[in-house]
Amino acid sequence: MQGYGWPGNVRQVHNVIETMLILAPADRNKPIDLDLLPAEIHNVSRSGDESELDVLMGLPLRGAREEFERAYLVTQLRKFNGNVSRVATFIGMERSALHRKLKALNIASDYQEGERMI
Amino acid sequence: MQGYGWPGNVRQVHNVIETMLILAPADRNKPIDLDLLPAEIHNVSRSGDESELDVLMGLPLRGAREEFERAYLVTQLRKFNGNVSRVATFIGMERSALHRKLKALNIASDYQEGERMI
DNA sequence: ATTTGCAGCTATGCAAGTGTAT
DNA sequence: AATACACTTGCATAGCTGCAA
Repeated sequence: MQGYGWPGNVRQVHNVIETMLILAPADRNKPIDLDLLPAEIHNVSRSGDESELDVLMGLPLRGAREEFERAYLVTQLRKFNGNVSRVATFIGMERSALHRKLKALNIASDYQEGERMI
Repeated sequence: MQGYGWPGNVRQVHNVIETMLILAPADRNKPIDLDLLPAEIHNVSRSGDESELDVLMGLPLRGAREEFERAYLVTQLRKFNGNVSRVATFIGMERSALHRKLKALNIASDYQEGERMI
């Protein structure tokens, strides 16, 4: 379990452990079967180069969604040289709503060409 | 403009055209400057192999989000051999809510190993 | 596994601002 | 002055999700 990243979601840890406690043998001296762990957490053998999408697949839904939106919006901002209005038009969203979202995701609105992504 | 996919979002088309109409020269005989088009739509030169993420970047927010979630959930279902409960646990979501979501996204819950994604 | 009703939270559109720069 | 854009905020409503059954 230490090999897994547990990407910032307490609830996930809680759920997994709870499940294991329920499925674990009553005898507290017996070891807990590794198969009780979800496959993803179990198989953390390949620690090499994952594609960006693959990384997101390892996150809980909320986090994955958020990271995707962040990447998406940063990309759009770059594409339109930081012009929020044009981004809003292109992605089909209200300008004000977009501002709110950028703030919530902590994305600097003046994302220009040279910036790094994620 | 015909070179662009206009991925299923009427609002986007509407907004872009509206913007062009506003920015276009008053003289209806003059051609409309291509630069009035958002960069993404303008530059559809590279019609080669885009990564999956890149494709999503060309969609309006709603569609991109939806496609991402679809890919995400299908991946999770494959990982857990179609076991909805385990997926729910891993992604930190209520089982019932996940069922609703799968239905809404039209994802068969019995996604197994061999299935194709997107 | 799968649905459904319901209550609460979140996201978003719309409207109406303020501020800055050209 | 006028325009364009950035940014904010209040409000109503639509959508999502947890919980219970």
